[in-house]
Amino acid sequence: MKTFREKVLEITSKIPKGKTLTYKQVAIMAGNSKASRAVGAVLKTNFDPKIPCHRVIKSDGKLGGYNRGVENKKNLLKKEKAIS
DNA sequence: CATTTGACGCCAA
DNA sequence: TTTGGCGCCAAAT
Repeated sequence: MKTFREKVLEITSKIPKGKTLTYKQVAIMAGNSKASRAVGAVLKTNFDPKIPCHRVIKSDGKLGGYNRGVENKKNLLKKEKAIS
């Protein structure tokens, strides 16, 4: 049984290019639909560039935040997903 | 070890 | 529809 944060990191790293998941979806895949906050906490503490945390957004369709700069995250999503 | 904070989400008013 | 409050988990202090 991996820890919650390891699952979140793996799930996030499994996100295909041009695709995005919400914190809630990641939380559900991690096993806790209510751990949406924990997902953000894990991604926030994780600085591994192999983890495309920028592909994890809020359920509202908003970006949320990004440890390397929300501007970068927004730019990446606009390039990959062409949002907004 | 206990408490607070935070990249959130859902429900009620 | 918008605002306020509650709940959950992990990391930081």
